[in-house]
Amino acid sequence: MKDTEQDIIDSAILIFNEDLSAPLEKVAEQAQTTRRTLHRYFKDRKELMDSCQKEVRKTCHAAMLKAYNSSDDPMEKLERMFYAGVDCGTKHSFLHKLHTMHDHSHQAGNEECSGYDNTFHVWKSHLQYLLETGKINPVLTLDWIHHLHHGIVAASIATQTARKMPDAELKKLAWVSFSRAISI
Amino acid sequence: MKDTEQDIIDSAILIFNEDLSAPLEKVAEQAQTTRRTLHRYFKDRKELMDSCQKEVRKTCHAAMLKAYNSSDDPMEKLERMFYAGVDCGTKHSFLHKLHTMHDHSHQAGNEECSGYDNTFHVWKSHLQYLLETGKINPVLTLDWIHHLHHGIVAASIATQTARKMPDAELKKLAWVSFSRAISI
DNA sequence: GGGCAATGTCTCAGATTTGTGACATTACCC
DNA sequence: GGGTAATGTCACAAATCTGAGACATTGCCC
Repeated sequence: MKDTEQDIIDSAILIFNEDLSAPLEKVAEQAQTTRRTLHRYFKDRKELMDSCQKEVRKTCHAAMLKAYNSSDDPMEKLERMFYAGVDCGTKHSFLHKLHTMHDHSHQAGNEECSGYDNTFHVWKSHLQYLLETGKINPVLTLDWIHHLHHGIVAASIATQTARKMPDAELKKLAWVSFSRAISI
Repeated sequence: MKDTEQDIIDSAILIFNEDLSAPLEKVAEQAQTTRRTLHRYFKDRKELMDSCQKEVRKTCHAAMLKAYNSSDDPMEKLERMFYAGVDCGTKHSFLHKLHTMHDHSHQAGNEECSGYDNTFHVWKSHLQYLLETGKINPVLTLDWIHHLHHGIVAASIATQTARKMPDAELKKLAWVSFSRAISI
């Protein structure tokens, strides 16, 4: 019981995250299928890329929202959202990468961009709240903490893929680091 | 007074860091020159890539060593090395990326890999020392802190390129975050 | 201005990547 | 077994990328 289309999308996210212009052969290989099959599901590179964008936005957005609503304690909300980021793994990184690329000019008018902004709106407004209520080091800016969040999530994923330790333990470690980094 | 060869290498590092398989046209464009000129300095893609690797290793290695020797205080050594990482910017990220890629099998036998290991050997052994002497949260592992270091440096660079604040101020902020993240 | 080195323009052949058609193979349901 | 949907194999043309030759242009030193 396997979903080829989903496998291809997941593989593409994995590959494109490391190498945006990688040949589609690599994606097919990662998905353990052939380029021919890939093209049966996606007309061309652009369509595949669009599906990837949609996928990462959908997944991350849902995970963020769920995490946000999973607790009443403000700091715990942040913790859950942090774990959500790690759980989304490569998708989380890819989404962020696409919108912080050197040539990418971020604009609210673009649908992709507003989707991205929307995904992290919950996180950002909550962080703004934590800053205002003095739960977080006021020296730090919202933008810095946002990048920091992504940086530490990326570090978690890198450590995971290197299989240095169990996922649950690592997540906890990463959260310890992040929470201390932004604490008063 | 400009050094075309160096411009091309720097541009290549910038481009390849984001898109490893980007066409050489993009690199030339970034260097404000043409593909033809690029090929006058570098026989082919491989040769350019090799030059990039050599460049990042050389630059980062020198910066790390200099930072390490610029202070006697153990914690200050770490701080200086952190700043060195931020100053090396994209080069630092690129070096790390090349050796933590999904397909890249890291092996000491390879010259590139031993060069990479060598570059961060100073940092790692110093961190080991800080861990053993109880200057750093003993819950954290060396490998985790290594990835964390790279993650926060990457976040700094991302924030820099977004021009959110002056470099010096940002570096300080980033260090505050990093030092707290690993503190007891 | 003459000479010279560096670079740009135009061109092109070869290599690689891409998208698709035709048909074989496999897996599974009835 | 027959039918069918999904996938694999092979083939191929179009598009793109790559590397290099031929020659024009630019900038600079004397």
